[in-house]
Amino acid sequence: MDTSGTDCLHLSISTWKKGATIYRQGDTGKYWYEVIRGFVRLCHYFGDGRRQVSRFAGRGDAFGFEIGMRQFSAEALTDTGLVCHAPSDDRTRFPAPGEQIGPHPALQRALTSAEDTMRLFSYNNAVDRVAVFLMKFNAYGDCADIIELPMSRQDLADHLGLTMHTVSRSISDLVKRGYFVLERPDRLRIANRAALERLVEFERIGTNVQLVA
Amino acid sequence: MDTSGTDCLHLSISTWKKGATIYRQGDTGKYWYEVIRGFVRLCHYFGDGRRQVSRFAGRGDAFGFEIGMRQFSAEALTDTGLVCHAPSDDRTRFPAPGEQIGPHPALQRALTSAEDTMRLFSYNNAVDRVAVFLMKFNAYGDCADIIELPMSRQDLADHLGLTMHTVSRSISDLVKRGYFVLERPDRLRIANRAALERLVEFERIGTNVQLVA
DNA sequence: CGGGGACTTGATGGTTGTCAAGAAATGTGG
DNA sequence: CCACATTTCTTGACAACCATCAAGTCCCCG
Repeated sequence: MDTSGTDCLHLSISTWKKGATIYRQGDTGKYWYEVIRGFVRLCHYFGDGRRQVSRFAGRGDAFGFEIGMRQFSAEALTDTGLVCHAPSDDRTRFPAPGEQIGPHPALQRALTSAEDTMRLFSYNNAVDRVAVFLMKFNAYGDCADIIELPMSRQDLADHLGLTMHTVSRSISDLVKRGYFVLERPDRLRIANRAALERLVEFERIGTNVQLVA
Repeated sequence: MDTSGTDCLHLSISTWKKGATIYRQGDTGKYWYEVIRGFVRLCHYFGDGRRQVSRFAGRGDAFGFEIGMRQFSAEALTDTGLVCHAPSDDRTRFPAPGEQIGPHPALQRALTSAEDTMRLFSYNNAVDRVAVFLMKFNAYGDCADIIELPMSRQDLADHLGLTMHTVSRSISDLVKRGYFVLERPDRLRIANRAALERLVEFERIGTNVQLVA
């Protein structure tokens, strides 16, 4: 990919092997990154061994806005390509289609993504949480009905506030109910899209409003 | 509060009564806000009646960065004073002490706050979640050992992914164990700070690092 | 004093975490 | 290419925790 000569923007592109650590929690952050290829796991380690996977960043997502000490570790789930940006740079290399102009689009999208993730926790049951996550994650794939998971069950568990076992059971349950076919542990095919979209439908915003103070 | 004449910055300050709705999910957003007094509840309503309280914004916190349609409703928990900012404005009226310069500090703090909240979900039990929340919320108070809660148990429940009953039981449990004294339902006094800080200690970042790829 | 809303608490059942074992997938060395 | 070792994933049994249902208490306000 030749990035020089197209305009005056200097881009530094780096590639990372699967499993590589891009930066560690506690490091001093100097740049923020944008994913152009692959997937990055952003996670926070606690002193008692717990781990929180705060999000998975794929093509077009940005991360690493912390000023000073990194709050998360950034780890490559697959072979990954990144663009490195200076803190003051608020351009994004891959703006979402139809995106409107606003303050620092990349940072804003990161906030939206975090808020999106938080909404998963409004489901009090494991199966819904897993199903909604899978459907959201589907947006990253090329093929409409295939969900390729670059992360392990434990990663999912640490993201969704569940145990690995419950994640596994939830997926098995969704398969038994005919929503998905498990082609491989890391590869699901959507088998009943209508039923799944019914599950996820309340995720849409603005459609169902209400309520008094 | 006289804001004119100090510099050339034009500020529009608004005040809201307890219970007022500042904006609604689904509205078209034009401004972002900064809290100078009181507390705001930011929540997302789902079509099936669930509600997610994504965060509580207090003095110095900013909210409402969504471009286009609001993803959340903003509701005043107490009588509240706000500064209204244009989207392009990245100044903050009350920068946190010692805060470093970076891209859009207010937006960044909102992201940090969201990520902070997400960490609560790495606790799989209700008592820890409630205790950690209370200790974090303590930072808003004037008095070191008193925690005044402007929100209801139901608000806490919708924030922490629990039911009102479990929140209530958790607080009762923390009181029985001698961590807090319940002076009023909305007013806790810290009775055993050492034990509580032991509970929260793993929240600190960078101190306990770890782990191979 | 009486009413209504918020909070607390008890009893019970369902869901999830824990512990344990087994199956499937992946990697390694012959 | 196959046998074996290792890791990841799945599944079962049980216990712990939380949601639900229900009742009762406290507090605020008229």
